[in-house]
Amino acid sequence: MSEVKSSPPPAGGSTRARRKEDARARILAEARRIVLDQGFEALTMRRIAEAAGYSAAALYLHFENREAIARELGEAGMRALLDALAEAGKTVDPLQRLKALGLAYAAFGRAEPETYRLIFMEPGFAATALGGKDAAGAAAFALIGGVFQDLATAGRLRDGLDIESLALTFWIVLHGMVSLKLTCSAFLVASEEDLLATALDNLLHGALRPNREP
Amino acid sequence: MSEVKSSPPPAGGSTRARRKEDARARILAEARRIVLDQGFEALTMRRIAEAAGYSAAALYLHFENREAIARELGEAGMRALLDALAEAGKTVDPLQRLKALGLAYAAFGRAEPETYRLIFMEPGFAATALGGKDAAGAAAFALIGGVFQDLATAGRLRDGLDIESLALTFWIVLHGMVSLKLTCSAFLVASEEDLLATALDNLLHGALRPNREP
DNA sequence: ATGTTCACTAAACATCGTTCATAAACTGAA
DNA sequence: TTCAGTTTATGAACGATGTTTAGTGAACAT
Repeated sequence: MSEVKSSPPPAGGSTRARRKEDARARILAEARRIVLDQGFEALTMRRIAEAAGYSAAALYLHFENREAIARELGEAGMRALLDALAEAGKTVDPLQRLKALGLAYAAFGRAEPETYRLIFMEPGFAATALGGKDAAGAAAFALIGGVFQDLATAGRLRDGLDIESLALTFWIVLHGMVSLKLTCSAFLVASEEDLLATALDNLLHGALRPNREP
Repeated sequence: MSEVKSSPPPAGGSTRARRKEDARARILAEARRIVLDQGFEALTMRRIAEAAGYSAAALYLHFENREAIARELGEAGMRALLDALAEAGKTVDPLQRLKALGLAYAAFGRAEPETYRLIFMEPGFAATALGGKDAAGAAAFALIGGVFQDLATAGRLRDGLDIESLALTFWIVLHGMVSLKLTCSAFLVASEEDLLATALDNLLHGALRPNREP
């Protein structure tokens, strides 16, 4: 197989750790495919192992837990969400950027519902993914905050509004929309585009008729 | 096949169906206590059975599935949520009623997080609970819609706003707030009161400074 | 009294996550 | 090459899960 490997490669990828990393990656890839194809509840150690060409026990040489695999999947999904949001975040005009961010968020939830559920709806994941050392969650949230910061700098916001609270409210709307779409799709018939348009319209311009007298 | 077969004592508690109903109720009560005390994932057939004084197999004489037990629990929770909202819905002033509804919704999520998760965050439950014959979900949603209907009748809404979309947006905000509080409590440090106040303020009055020119 | 239905249990099955003893394969030096 | 030590992988097993099945009394209707 590799008899010429007698010379120890000092700076190159040593086969020992190299193949270990490959195995990890293959396991994760197969796990992701299972979640995407058959849903999160189908993510079984034995299924992952069979798909990756291992026995179930072998997975524990590469991951501590089934939960560790799921967590890694969730973190990768979080990075994917951040990428999608970052792409939309390039829009120059703040209001259009806000809409683009919302659409990208909704699109991610629609494209990878099981990943979204894993990140934000499974108990114990979002807490660590957002609060831990992983900065993807914070970076994604900062993208939203940036919009309102820009609006504030441009003087387009009402007085006395807290930027972080605004960003939080917007995120709440996005998450509420996507997660309800996942669990109550039968009840939530409207498209994400329409829902987002209505929510943004109300959030920005208010639902009440402007009142002359206090 | 069984109409003339037996004329059970209509007014006396016929032991036959009476005790069956008691068993059902006892099973459900114990199941609810387990969910409340130890969380939804601790809801195990053997645990329920032991708590109710049965063997695990006996539960299948009263319920089709573990899922059937959970579904019944979720439907009862939905009725409890409806009751809480109905109480808040007595507020006369529409705007104060909106706030009261939001606070009641948030309070329910805080008081019974596992029930809320069961109803709205577990796959496959909300869809049937809201869309099925169970009218609790629709009634709860109608309470929200009524607020905006009243606001519209009073002429306090901006022109061109769809009432159902408004109600949906408000529900989305409530659900986003409660569910994020459940999964990302470490990240969502603000209290529900503050979150709701901010969201309502923005939703009603808009975040943008009123613009004189189109 | 008798035959039928009902409520229930013990045991078993398949599957789950996880652990353990063990064996094969690779690694680095003598 | 040879040989110890480490790494990598496996099969069997353990406890727990949801669910099914065969069997056992007790209650019921006639």
